[in-house]
Amino acid sequence: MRRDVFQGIADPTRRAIILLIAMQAMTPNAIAEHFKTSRQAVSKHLQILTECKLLKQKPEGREIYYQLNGAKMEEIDKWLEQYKKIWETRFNQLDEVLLTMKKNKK
Amino acid sequence: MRRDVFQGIADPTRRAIILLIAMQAMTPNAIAEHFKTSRQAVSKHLQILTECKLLKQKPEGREIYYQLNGAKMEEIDKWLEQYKKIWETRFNQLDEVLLTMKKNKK
DNA sequence: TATATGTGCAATTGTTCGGTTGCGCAAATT
DNA sequence: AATTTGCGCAACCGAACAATTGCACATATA
Repeated sequence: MRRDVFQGIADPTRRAIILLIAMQAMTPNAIAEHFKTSRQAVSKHLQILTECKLLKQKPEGREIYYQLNGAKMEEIDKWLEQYKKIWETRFNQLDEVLLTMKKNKK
Repeated sequence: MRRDVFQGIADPTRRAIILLIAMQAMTPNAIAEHFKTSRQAVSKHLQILTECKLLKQKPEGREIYYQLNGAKMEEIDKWLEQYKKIWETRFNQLDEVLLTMKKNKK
């Protein structure tokens, strides 16, 4: 079962959960109140997000607080960095050049 | 059918395709050569990436060059910005405070 | 015109996903 | 001790996904 960060943020409900938790750690029931789906469905999303390390569990007696793992979010940022560098060095212009070369070769 | 940027980058093969194309616009066949899967499978990924606007098609006679759409990549970056702001303002510390308050309330 | 090439599209198949319902268990409350 | 509350887990279902195979079509080339 693939369980990486990108699959974690692929679902809109999960992104909404991340947004909620980013602002304040919450328990599954508290989170579920914000959605129309069942508590168990939310719980499944929490499980997935925890598996891909985007969330951390903080047990507090009988309750479990879920907290955002900022470090894992940075992983996405790092991935994006690659492309930022490529855009900034204007590789798009190189594309145009290559296409033109191809066109003229005919 | 959900077809947003986040689902676009959810698949590892598609991320690899994005990386290839980011450096140089390529045709489906050229792209397919880099993978062990069939040309049609790659073509499907290209279709998905095009639908969610991450790629742009540049028809060149009989061939079709696929090009990365940097603007759409920035959409992911914008999404990340939200959380960066939250981390930088150290909301995590606030979490700790809230948890401590909860703990002491008992 | 006949043929090869580059590509998209349709049908099929096995797998994963997101959701629901129901159950079980441990921690709190009475 | 009995009950309530907060959660996770398992089974199940329909939809979406990823990949394969086969075909159709348009553009080059001979």
